[in-house]
Amino acid sequence: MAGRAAVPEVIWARPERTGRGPKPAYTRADIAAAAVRIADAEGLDGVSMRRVAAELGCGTMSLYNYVPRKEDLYELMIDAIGAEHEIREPSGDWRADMLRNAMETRGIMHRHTWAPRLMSGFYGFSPNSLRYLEHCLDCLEPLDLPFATKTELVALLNGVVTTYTANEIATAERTRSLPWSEEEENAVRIAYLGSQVATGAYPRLAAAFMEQSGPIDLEGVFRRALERVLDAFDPEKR
Amino acid sequence: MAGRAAVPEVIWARPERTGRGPKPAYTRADIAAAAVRIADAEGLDGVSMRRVAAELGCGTMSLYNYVPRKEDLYELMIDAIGAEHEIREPSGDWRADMLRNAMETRGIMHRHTWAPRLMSGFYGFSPNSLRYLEHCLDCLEPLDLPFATKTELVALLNGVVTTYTANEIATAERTRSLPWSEEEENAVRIAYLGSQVATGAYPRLAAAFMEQSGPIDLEGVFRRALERVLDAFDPEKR
DNA sequence: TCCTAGTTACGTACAGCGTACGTAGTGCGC
DNA sequence: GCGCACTACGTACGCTGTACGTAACTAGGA
Repeated sequence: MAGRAAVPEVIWARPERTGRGPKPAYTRADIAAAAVRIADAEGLDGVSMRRVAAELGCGTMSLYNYVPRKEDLYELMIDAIGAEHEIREPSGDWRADMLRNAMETRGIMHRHTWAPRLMSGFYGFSPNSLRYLEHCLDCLEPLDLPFATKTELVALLNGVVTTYTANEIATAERTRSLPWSEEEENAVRIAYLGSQVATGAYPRLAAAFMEQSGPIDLEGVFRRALERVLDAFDPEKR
Repeated sequence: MAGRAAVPEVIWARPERTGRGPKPAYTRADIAAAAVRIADAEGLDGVSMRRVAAELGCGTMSLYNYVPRKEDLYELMIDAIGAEHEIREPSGDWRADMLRNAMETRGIMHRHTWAPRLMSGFYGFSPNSLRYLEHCLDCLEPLDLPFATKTELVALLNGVVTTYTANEIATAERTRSLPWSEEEENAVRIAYLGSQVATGAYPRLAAAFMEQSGPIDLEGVFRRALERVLDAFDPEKR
């Protein structure tokens, strides 16, 4: 009985409510929704236990009855936005379906720009994550590969989506931030990069720098990356 | 003069020291090394401005002369471990070289397990990052593609390395953590996943679950992912 | 039916965080 | 040699996650 952590490792393993005692005033969904609302409006740093409790209208420490650690609150948030995935019947064209899934994930992250920060770094087993994974496997049914490989495809694709979308969001926020205008900001960056490149220490970087003209088409970069990853698993392309 | 942020957006654009006044007692390298030492020993959460200042042997607020924001301290740390990349003459085999680079990055992250948390989420322009990027472009010289595409290759590869290594580290730390043994921990997870799968809501997931036997070979998964990404850019494989 | 054990609710308190601000001392450039 | 830009750093503020203790409540077993 002693020396054991009282709290289960993962929140999804603990039941949402137990029989005894007063009825809980809130559901996990309530709490997740409140946290997501705050994060959307004020950024992830606005999400504190106190702030969420206030949003719900209860005392700070009451929240700990539902969410043993803040980390678990983050898990609830990820699960909550996972519900925004629209699961529809696979078309039979696995590439098209997976591309659609990826673009949808990107859309969700653009709606909740704090999401990549929470997503990158760990693998989720929340109900909606499992649901989404199941759906992906469904879409991949026409593809003749072992399940293990399909899972690897989904993982790789999700990783790329998260990484790239995180970069898009970071770029957008950098652009929108502070007193600088986009032109000035870019000018500062270019000036710095240019000054580095001009030292002659990075000849190939300099060449790449010269070659590029105009702003980068981030969505294009994203789509190309997706296509490449899909190519890598496509038997017809090998 | 008014209404402008006094601090440059990126720390690399501000010179390390200016002529006037007393000589700074520490270099950026000193500070970065101290922070890295703490993070290696006590984890990233151990890295606070106070703690780093103490490690250096100066007052907390003195640190702010060198590092305007904590975020910049993180940048210094990333740059510092970037120095561990061993830049060697390209062999002429771009695939082998890039594979080596990727494995080396993975090694660095395994030595500094806090690194993925800092790396995922933004694009660095630190001196050592530029040096590494230049080196990658050097390795890719034999590959007949425009620079823009090569840069995309490097970015995609780096993203995959970070994502996968982060997952490896998270898995390892989960295993090593708390009073549970690895067997118990896995048992708990499997039991939870199994219980979900047993609901019948995830038939394909269940099939994937059944198909797999024994522990996952994470390094194998990683290497296969790398090969696939490289394939996707290899003209001879298309 | 009542009792009690397991819950919920939540106020207080603590240690720690990033950092704004003010002051004192130092040494280069004019 | 003067002044100013810089370094150094103590104090203080508002914030964080959360341990702990107490009071109210209710479902299950006797």
